[in-house]
Amino acid sequence: MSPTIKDVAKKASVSLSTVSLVINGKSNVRDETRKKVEAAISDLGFHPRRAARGLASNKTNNIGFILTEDHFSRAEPFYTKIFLGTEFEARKYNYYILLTTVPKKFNENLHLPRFLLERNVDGVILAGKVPTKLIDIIQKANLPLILIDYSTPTHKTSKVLIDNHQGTSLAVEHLIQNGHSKIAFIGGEISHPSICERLRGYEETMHKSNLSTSNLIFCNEPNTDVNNGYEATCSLFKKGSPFTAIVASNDTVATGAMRCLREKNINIPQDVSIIGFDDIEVCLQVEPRLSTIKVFKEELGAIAVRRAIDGIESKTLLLEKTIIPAELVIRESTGRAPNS
Amino acid sequence: MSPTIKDVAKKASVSLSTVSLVINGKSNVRDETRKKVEAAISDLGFHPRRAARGLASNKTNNIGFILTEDHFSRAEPFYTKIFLGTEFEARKYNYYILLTTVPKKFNENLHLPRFLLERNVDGVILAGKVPTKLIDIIQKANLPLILIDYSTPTHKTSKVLIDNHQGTSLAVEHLIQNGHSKIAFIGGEISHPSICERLRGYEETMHKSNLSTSNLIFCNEPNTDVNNGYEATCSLFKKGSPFTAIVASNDTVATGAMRCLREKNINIPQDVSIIGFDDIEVCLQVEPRLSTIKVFKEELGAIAVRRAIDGIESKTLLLEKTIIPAELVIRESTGRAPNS
DNA sequence: CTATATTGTCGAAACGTTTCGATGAATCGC
DNA sequence: GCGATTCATCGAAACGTTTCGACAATATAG
Repeated sequence: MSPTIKDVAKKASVSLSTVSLVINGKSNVRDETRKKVEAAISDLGFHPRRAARGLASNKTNNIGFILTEDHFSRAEPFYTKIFLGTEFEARKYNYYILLTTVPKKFNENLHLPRFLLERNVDGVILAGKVPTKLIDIIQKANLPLILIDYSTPTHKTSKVLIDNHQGTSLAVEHLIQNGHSKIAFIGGEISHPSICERLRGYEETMHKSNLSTSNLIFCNEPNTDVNNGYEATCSLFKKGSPFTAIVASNDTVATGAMRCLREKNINIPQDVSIIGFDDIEVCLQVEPRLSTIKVFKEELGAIAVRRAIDGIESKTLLLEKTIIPAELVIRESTGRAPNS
Repeated sequence: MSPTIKDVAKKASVSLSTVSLVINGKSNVRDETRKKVEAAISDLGFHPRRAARGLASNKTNNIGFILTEDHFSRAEPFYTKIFLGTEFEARKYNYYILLTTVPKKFNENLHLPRFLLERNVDGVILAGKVPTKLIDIIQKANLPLILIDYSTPTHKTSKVLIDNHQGTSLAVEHLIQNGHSKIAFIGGEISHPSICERLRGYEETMHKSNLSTSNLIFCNEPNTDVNNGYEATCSLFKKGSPFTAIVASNDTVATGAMRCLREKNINIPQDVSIIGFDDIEVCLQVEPRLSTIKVFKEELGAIAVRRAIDGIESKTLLLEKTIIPAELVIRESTGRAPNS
């Protein structure tokens, strides 16, 4: 068996408690004693056992990360990146992330994440739209809770948000500067607060410049994916006003739109400019490369982890709202409006 | 505080041990007693604490998942999918996956995953090319170990592999059936066993059909990504033989190749057919949609988890080698050879 | 030079389970 | 109907830490 704190104590001729004090960097240990203990620890190659620590200190050093199944199971690179951000940040602080998903139609008796039941996390991060019932339960359990890219009017929680509104503003302004005035907005489920804000950012910026949006918005789609982008663009052609540019509710939607444009032999960006949102890998892989609004996905995750750890270690649940600005990335899919 | 096993015992008027026996579904509990205990458990909403269980039973119900930083940090959708596969499968069996990465240049004193030091996993899964020193250490710790998409001649371990050889065979045969005979292979670092096998599958199938591969192989790239695909294809044009089809070492490489072809105004698939490997999302997002060899990524992860759990629960380390066949997926990027 | 505060160390209890060996009750074979 | 098995339950020890209160030794104040 691997050495225990007892072996260390014996080897350093001190008591168990003293070894524990050294391990945990507590004060009130004479320098000489500390050195002696540290020597014994490294001699024996001792590492405290997580399970034992957990039991004694009532701390797991795990953070739970929950999203809904549909956000993760079809490998949305968006949430995957956020998860990676949490993973890397957590490691710096000696935490692990326990990932799990819950169904959209959440039943608290069937679907409660096991790590909550087993008290196997010190705090929880929720990403994307998530059942409100779940939020209630976590708050009732008195666990520090951070929301990423979601917020509800009825719950007081810390949250880390994308500046969606500013994001589509940037997109629209970029297009206006390039001489566009007939700019459409497509794709996405409006019930997701983020998509909704993206639409609002588009609308407000258009109106601020006295541009009409009528028959240029096609977005109440069931999802926010490549097919919805394709369909919404088809509708735009069938039922919409003429346009020279498209703001897509995210990058995947934008690739769907590009497919539709290509089928109609419309050149990007000569005939129609298109801009996405999120900045996932695919932007670089399509032709032409997609201009977009960059979301700092790993950052979102990393900040959420830091907030969670703050909450865990301070024991006072402070409510912070962090808004991460988005950034315009100009590539090849946006250009001057035709005849301008 | 939440109820403990003690509260349950009191409520059901039995001893602690009996409750434990019921929880763990051990035999030798009278049906009547079992019912009584179960009632008490659900009345109180009792759930055993992971940390306490872990300490007493020396079992964590965690499985460690390790890959090298470069495989994960630039969010390769390939490994992400494998990870997801492990995640979902693990959940079915009441395990969690603890994910971590190690640098390519691995130093056992600096980079040893924390979950190994803290004995916080019952088994380990390694994915992709991984430092052999790490394999040694895990085996010495006597932990069940499963390799995914990697194997070394010097280590005896269980592994779950892709049939890379058969994969590129399928690709080449598909092209030959379409009248191609000048078929190139591009991109990828040969030092990765999987890439190497893909090359070998290509070569053997070409030779079996008496087709030459000379000046048609451009693949000793430093990495296996979009730029390497671009560069390799440029080289193919500059220094290679004429060709009408390309087998890329993976999908990302294929998108790089497509970019190069497009720059030269070469039509896909009319002038040149191209086929990738892996079947990641991007295949559906590029234009034309990419034909590829599909790898069952989630399956790889899921099988590795089952193997790991087998190893954990049987305590006898059986060595199994599972090879998952790949599958041809024909989309729009491959077609008849010109003038055939 | 006391009385008091501070510092460094320690022993023991606690955390919430599992598991082993013991025990008494019920069943079996003959 | 009696010893030998098997069954159901239990008490107690064990897992490896943290933490609390006690205590002696030392520093500080008056």
